[in-house]
Amino acid sequence: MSDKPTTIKEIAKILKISVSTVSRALNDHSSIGLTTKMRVKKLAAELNYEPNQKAIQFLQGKSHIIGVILPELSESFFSTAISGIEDVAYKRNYTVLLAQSHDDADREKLLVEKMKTQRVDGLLVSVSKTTSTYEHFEVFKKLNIPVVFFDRIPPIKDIHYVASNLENGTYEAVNFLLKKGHRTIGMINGPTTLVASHERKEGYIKAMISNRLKFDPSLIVSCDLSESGTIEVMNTMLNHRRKPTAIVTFNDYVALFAMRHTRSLELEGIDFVSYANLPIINYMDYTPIASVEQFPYKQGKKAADILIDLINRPKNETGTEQAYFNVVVESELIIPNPK
Amino acid sequence: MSDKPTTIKEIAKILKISVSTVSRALNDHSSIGLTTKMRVKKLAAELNYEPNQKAIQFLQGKSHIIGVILPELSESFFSTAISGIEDVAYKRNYTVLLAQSHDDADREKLLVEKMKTQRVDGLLVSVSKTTSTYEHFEVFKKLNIPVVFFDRIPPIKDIHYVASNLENGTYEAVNFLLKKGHRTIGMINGPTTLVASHERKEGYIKAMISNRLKFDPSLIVSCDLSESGTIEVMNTMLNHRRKPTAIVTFNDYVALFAMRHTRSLELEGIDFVSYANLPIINYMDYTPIASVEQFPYKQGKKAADILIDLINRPKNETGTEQAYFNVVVESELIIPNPK
DNA sequence: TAATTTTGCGCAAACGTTTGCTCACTGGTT
DNA sequence: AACCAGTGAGCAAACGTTTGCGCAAAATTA
Repeated sequence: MSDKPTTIKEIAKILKISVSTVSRALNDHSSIGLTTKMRVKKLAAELNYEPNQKAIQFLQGKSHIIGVILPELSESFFSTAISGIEDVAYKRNYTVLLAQSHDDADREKLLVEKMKTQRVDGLLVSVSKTTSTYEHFEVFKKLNIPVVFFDRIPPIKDIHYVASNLENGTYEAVNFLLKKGHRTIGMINGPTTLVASHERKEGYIKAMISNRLKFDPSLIVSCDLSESGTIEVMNTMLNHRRKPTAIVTFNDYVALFAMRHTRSLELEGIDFVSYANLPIINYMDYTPIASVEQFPYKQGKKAADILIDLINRPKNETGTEQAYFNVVVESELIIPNPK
Repeated sequence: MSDKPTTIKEIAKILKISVSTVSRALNDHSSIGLTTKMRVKKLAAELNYEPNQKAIQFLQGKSHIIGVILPELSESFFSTAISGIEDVAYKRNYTVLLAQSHDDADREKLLVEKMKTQRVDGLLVSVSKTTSTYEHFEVFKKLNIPVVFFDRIPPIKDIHYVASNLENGTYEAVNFLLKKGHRTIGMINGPTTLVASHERKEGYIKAMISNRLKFDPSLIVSCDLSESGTIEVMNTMLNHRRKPTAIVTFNDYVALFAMRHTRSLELEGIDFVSYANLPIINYMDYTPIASVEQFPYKQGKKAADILIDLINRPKNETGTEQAYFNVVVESELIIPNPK
């Protein structure tokens, strides 16, 4: 017993009606009588009937699967984002095919291929750090399979994406420090090539301007984000003719390195503000006094929603005048309750 | 152009041969002449033909998808494990359908349902903390869909599982502390209901015995793993007539709480050993001096391998004499290089 | 009562691929 | 000349479901 799953055919045979009637009855089609519907549904329930998704997907040419390619699940940003993606997907009756590129461009390419052969209905991508060409995504455009990028956006035109804007979060952060009385605020920024670095800088400058303070470019330093790199720029900062009393760091790791360094120099009283990456920050003894939140869950959710909308949009008229979704999730300064 | 993907039919029509010949040619069937094969393959390549997986899956009743249900991807154990799963899956031409239970038994149940309707070929599960009934997995047994549990194993019989054995890792840990000269070693253990707690305790006892030391049960305390709970049992320990000079903690969080507490009491010189959960431990100022590693990547890999083996095993003779895979991955003490 | 509409259901095609059979050749052996 | 084995290829069924179309019976209208 309980060998092969029940099919619509068996139900039809037992009830001595046609398969089409059974199908329509189960789908509440209007042309089926109430009594027949009831009979069919009752038997279907008894037999634990479940439609064979593969057959349906095959018939309709839809897999109801969305592919997700992201760099690293062990980065909490992504593991949180995937929760948002997952939740949306499940709510809208899609399932998530997951793959990590591990920040390897070649692997990413391969995964994109896999996604294609699996015939996903749509693709969600956060590109790897090492990806420098983007043709492998073009294929999907040709196949009319929507692709939505999130967080790590490739520098090309005509794409859908969801990203966070760090400018206003940074603005808030610097403003917060200024309100606290700081007048000399340093910033350990990332590589200047990153959009994210640029946004941070802009936010910093805007905050200074709106407070009618003059902006000193030498207080913003670039860093490779490693521990040694951080220590190096920290030393530069500390030897600056205007020694900062507060520092905004590129991320929590940099903040950690920097704070550790100041403690090793037995310097006290520098306030740090960082960008939220690590949940573990809650368990630390020394933490930044505030943090710019990027809402990864929300970003994932939004991206998935857009993707599924795109999948289900009415067939566009032969490709002309495509609209591209470019959503920006605003970042926000989070100030923890002081213990 | 590039509208719908190429099908085998179109190739057949162009070449004026039958679909079956095309199919066989592409699959290198022996009954097709070499010249025909070449012609077919050439054209297929030109047309960017790719077999429609959905059709094949439907035909063969196989989805080549394995479902993975685990509690929390933000726990590094799981995000590492999934990498192992993923790698195996991709190597063996399966794809991974991911879902998180967020340690919610109801959600887990729902996800299991989803996996069933998606007709996954197999299921990999690490059960949620709150799961107390296990019938929802029984369905799969009936459907002959293999289920492999990993790390968090339900306390029921006749299941496949991969888990880590913490006993020997704990043994090594305690041994290590003894070699370092400690004679009074405390252990902050988890709830006694957990298998994992039991294994830790056993390892502890074995180490003591093999060093011809007598085991003092009062040095092992149970804890709910919260911060307040940890502080409480730490106080008990510190007031013990034999104050421990080293403590083995249930996990890194507990270690963190405990270490923070001792520092707040300005106690120095207690050595801590923990179990590896947090990569971030590398960034901390105060860390355990050693850690028991559970090899999540390896566990995930192993579990996925077993699952796929099960999926592809020859049809077992009407269910009799099923063998169950119970694989134990040994844990291991990792002693970081002193800085 | 006849003509028309509505209601309820069945027939059969279609989706893309695989595979068991069948069949027509070709070449070689009696 | 008759037979057989082997080779190469086609026919058609099958997988489970949806859906356009058609058709009969029942209900409504004239």
